[in-house]
Amino acid sequence: MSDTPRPRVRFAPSPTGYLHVGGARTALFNWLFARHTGGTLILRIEDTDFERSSEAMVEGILEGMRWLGLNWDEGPFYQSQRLDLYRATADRLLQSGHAYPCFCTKEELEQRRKDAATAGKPSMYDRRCSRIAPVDAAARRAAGEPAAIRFRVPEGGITAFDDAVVGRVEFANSELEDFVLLRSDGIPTYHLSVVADDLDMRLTHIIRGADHISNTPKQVLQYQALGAPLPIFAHVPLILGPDKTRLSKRHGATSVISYKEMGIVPEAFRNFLALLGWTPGAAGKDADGRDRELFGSEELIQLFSLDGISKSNAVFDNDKLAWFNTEWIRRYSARDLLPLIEVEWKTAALSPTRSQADVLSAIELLKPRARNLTDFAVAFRAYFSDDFQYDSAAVAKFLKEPATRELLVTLGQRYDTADEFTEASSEAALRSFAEEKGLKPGVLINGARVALTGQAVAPSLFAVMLALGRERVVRRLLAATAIPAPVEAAQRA
RNA sequence: GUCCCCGUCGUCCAGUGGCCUAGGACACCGCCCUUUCACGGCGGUAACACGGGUUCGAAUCCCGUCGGGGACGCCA
Repeated sequence: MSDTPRPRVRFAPSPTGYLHVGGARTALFNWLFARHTGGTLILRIEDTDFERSSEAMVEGILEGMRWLGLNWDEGPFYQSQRLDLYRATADRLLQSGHAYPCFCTKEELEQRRKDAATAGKPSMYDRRCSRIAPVDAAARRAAGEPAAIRFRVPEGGITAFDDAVVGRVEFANSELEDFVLLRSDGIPTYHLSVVADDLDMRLTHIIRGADHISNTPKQVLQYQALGAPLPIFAHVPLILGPDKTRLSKRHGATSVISYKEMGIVPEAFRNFLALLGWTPGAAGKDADGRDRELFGSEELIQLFSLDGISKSNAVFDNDKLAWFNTEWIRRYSARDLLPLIEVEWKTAALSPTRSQADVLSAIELLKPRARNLTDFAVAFRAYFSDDFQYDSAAVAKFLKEPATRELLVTLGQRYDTADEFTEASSEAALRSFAEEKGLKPGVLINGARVALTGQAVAPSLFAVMLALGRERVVRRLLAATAIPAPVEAAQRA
């Protein structure tokens, strides 16, 4: 009989830095949950810390979300523009006796904390202002004395909630301090603004990082004081670096956008992130019981559920990300890949002189071997430009012998005058030439590969020749004797 | 230090009392394919943190220890 309300969830970053990996995954999970359930995703910017928040950071976060393809339904709402709501909420708490003004100054509190630390005592607020008679407190405030508003935590008992990921979590109220709701300048703290907003925005599920678990009882207490039902909390385990500490700048790239810049394709990053701390369970296995793992956004949406979220923290594994990236690049059509590659070319100051059809077929050929998008501008440069470098190690391995180079020049001459130039004809020509000279074809094949592409690694040589075109092939083979000799270090390697 | 959470191969996960001589994926190592490198195919190394219980039976339940992480702000 109950028409269950459509879920309403939110992603609520604070704009004090770019969208980082952990935040991105929180956003992704909220998005997947909203899309799976037909619910609503709200974007809320938690910018009540004016010191550290900036509009540039907001733009950085939005850019990261757009890159990952995470769209939202309502917002962005800015907490800095909703101060009235928080003050009104604080007032309600004050009126009902669940909160009280505190006249202690920041300096006094800091000093007391310091003293407690040296004495080896817990540094909780001693609640001295909670004992001030309400009339006296009102008088002092009326006289203009600055005061913060603190929540009055019950003396005894426990505060608990049922988390969708970790289960029931309980805190003794004696462990909770009378936290500040409103600073003395009238700006709310996080504790107040989240609850006021989550309530006002009628959120049904709070999906966020596990680092918020210990904040949750403070929020639960406010829900109870305001007579509001609790949302469902789902605390997602944290993402760790290889050393198992919380992922941070120390571990290298933490901003989502830096992965874009490293040549990661968004599908790969999203797929990787989704599987970090979540599994689709049996639905993610194929008929043989193997993990499938390669999921597009539609499939992720279809498969996602809160109970697939694991309880333990997960280590960010760059190798696995790289694997997802190669797999997703292979799944792209050359046409869809082109715009992404063009970005790489632009940063590498490369502008292909070839026709678009040639470019597309070269991309098609190279795609299976690409680890990331930057490969198309660096390792694969010779396919798109005549201005490329010869890999020293490759030259050392296959073009060390002057005789080999001479043969390649002759081969180039033959291609130049051949009747036709197809994959089959170029192969036949090379093989018969090798036979004439009493050589293994491999010597010429390997040498030609380096002369043509500058690399030891490439697709099938004759496919490469076709992709390059006869004119280029001939020109590069004729120039084989001019290829710089390998440097010493490369020779040793 | 106090409180909270977590603890299966190097990593991500499967596993909810017998199907587990613990399964998959990534990584790694062999072999095959092969003109290189990938891809693909086949195979391999590798884990239930430890100690007590409960039970006919424990990776699975309980307790303790140890280990890791998180939170302890008029930051979010």
